[in-house]
Amino acid sequence: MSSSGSQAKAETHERILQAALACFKRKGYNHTTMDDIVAESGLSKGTLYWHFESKDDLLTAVFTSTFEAFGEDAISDIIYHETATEKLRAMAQGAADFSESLLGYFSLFIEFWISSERREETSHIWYDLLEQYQRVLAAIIEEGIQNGEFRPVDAESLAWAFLAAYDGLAAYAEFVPDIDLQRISQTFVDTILDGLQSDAGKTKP
Amino acid sequence: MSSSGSQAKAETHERILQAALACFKRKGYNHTTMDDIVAESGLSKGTLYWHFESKDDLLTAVFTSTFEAFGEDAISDIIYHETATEKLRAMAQGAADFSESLLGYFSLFIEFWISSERREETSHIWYDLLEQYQRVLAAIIEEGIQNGEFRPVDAESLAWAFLAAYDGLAAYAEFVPDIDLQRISQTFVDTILDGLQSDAGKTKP
Amino acid sequence: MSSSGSQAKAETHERILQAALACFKRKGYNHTTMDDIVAESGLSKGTLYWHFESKDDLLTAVFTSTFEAFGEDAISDIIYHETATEKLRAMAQGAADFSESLLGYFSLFIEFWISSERREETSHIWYDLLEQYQRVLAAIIEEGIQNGEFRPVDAESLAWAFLAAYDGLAAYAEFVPDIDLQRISQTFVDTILDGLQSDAGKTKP
Amino acid sequence: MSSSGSQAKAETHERILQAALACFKRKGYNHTTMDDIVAESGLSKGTLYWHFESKDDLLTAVFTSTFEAFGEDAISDIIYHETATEKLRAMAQGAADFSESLLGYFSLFIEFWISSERREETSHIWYDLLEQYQRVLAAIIEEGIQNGEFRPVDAESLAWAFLAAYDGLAAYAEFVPDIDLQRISQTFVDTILDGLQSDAGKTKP
DNA sequence: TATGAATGAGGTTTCATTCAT
DNA sequence: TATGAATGAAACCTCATTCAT
Repeated sequence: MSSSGSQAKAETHERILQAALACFKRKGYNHTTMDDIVAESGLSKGTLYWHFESKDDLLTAVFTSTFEAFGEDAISDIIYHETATEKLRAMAQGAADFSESLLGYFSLFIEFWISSERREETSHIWYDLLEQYQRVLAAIIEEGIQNGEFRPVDAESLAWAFLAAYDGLAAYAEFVPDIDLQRISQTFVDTILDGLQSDAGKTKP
Repeated sequence: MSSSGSQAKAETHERILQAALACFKRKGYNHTTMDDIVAESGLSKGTLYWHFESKDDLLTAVFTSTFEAFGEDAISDIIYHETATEKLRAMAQGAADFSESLLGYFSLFIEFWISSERREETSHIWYDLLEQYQRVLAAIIEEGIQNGEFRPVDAESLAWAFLAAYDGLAAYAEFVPDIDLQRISQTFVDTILDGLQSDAGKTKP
Repeated sequence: MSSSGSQAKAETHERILQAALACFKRKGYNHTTMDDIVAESGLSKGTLYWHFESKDDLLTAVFTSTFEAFGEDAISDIIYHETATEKLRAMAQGAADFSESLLGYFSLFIEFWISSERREETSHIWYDLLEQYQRVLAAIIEEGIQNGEFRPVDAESLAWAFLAAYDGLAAYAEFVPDIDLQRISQTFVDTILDGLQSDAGKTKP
Repeated sequence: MSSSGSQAKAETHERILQAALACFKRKGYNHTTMDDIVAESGLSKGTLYWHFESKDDLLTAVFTSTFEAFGEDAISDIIYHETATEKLRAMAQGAADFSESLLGYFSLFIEFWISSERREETSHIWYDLLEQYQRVLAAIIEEGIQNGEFRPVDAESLAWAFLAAYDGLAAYAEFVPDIDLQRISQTFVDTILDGLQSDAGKTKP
């Protein structure tokens, strides 16, 4: 007898999140007022505060739920590939897709980080996420080095740079018109792979 | 109230800018109040508004004056190098230094872009700046291809990815502890150059 | 949902009253929210409103039920005493005990009077109660004067002052640490009785 | 050049206090809103918060400034009297006048105590004030005992009861119509003095 | 130029009460 | 009877901006 009740609650919860996300995307976090979300959701202000403790809490929930929807199985496909080269390509494709899908959300995420009253905490969330990807990437490169696919490099460092490129591109997409992420990604990963596969260790000064 | 009036004015101006910068870096733009800046500067509220029209105006001024200090002759050194390889390395070094010096200012710049009531306008400033660098980079790569230093690649795309990596790293530096930008940059540019110099055109699928 | 429905109802009723009393004593009426009472009682908000019309109604009910428990037979013992002196002592003892038992409830009663939307009405309840005691006291003093135990005084006035002292002490008990009401009462009633029994009518200016 | 400015500030300060007091007396503390005080004072809400940190702070200031106006030289006159009897009479007169002048403020003071978020702190203010008076009273009685005016009693206890009577009467005055504080005080102090001066120590059981 | 008191629109949050289930 | 999600008026407070001195 309570199932329909708690389902209704979950629906309202979701409705608020979506209304908030819509407002945040439209006006940014700081310029969105609780009244905006009230108007967008068609609910009452009391209901917002029944479901979320504060505006900051709502922001965090929007961020978390939105972010969870992204890049969930970005990594999961990788296991299906055999060579490190193929795995790296798969990662690149995943990252490119991710960056592309981020369009419109990027500034929201940045603002989330900047505006949150728990900036440190938010930094941690991001760092944890980043580090996870960075470790997978570094492991792939390491694997390639081990099995002779790649020449020896500082896998850790290259992994950071690799990831950074995709996040940078996601940002650029917000204000560079007609940027072609897929093509850029293609060129980028080709060049990196060529570099890794070259037998020239003599490039360094 | 005497001879050096305009000099005193300039000093006050500067004092306000520095106080505002300190506050913005500490608390972000939105969380900084005019009273914070009053307290930080030791001046009065009226004086702030005598020198700057509004809080947004002050942000713009802080942004502009701070930004001017950055990356002034990042590009200028390049002409002293002869080969495209050396030029690319110089660009990488300049970008790494720039990203490193951005530490602490990065979120402010982002917030400037996000919070500004003239978001479109700001986007343009950034786009222009970015494009300028991107064109220089693409030209260098193009030059390398022309004179046989590099194998043929999509120079435009690679230039974007290259720049994006450094901006991404500048962001990471804000919340990844102990990240070594110089080392990462070194590994990155080495790998890219190896890739560009390799005679393998067979990597592409 | 069965036979003892009305008993269960009475139990819930009582449970709410006790939870409300606990909250009121802890935080005062105004600072107590219905949610506090919900938490304290372990019941639901709807149930509270099923049993009581409003927060004010609940306060009235708490006040009434609590007040009924106090000073029920404070006066009733008096008839067992023969002399006015003994009767006055008995009244003093009753008043002292009452004041002592009031500890912790005093501010609640005051707040009930102050916060009630029916302040006038509440004033009457209290006035009636007070006057009742005052009349009994005055009658005792009058009786003492009649039968020669006491010298002539303004019985009405003395009765007011006498009662006032005990109410004042009840208040003091709330914020004067280690006040000994019994001892104070003893000294007080002794002095008053000495004054009443003295044959000196020459003290007045 | 700043004297007129700071004088104007003090005037505004005072104006707010008086407006707040008027509102509090009319509606009680809890039912008074900042908007009420805005309307009553003719000032703006910002000005209220420029002068006082919070509603609670304003309440405290109103309380303090109002209380200071009361009973300032209630004690000071005492030194002009020679005998303990005369001093006690003077105290009684001062207390009666004080209680009388408290009419209309009493419930406000009580509400201040009850509603304050710093109830403990407020208790201290009152306790300190009370204890001060109690000590003076006890000293007078002690003095009377020493010089033979009074018979030996527990001066401490009697002082508490004496004070309590006047505070109780101040409360009664709020809801007992036509109570004659001066007359009651007269009868009360006469009886107490008679009791103190009587040579009968045999009253105790 | 400089000051700081004054302004008030607008923001977040609270909480007594209602009502569908 | 009981539940707890939903309501919304109303409260407190903030803060960019103005202006008399």
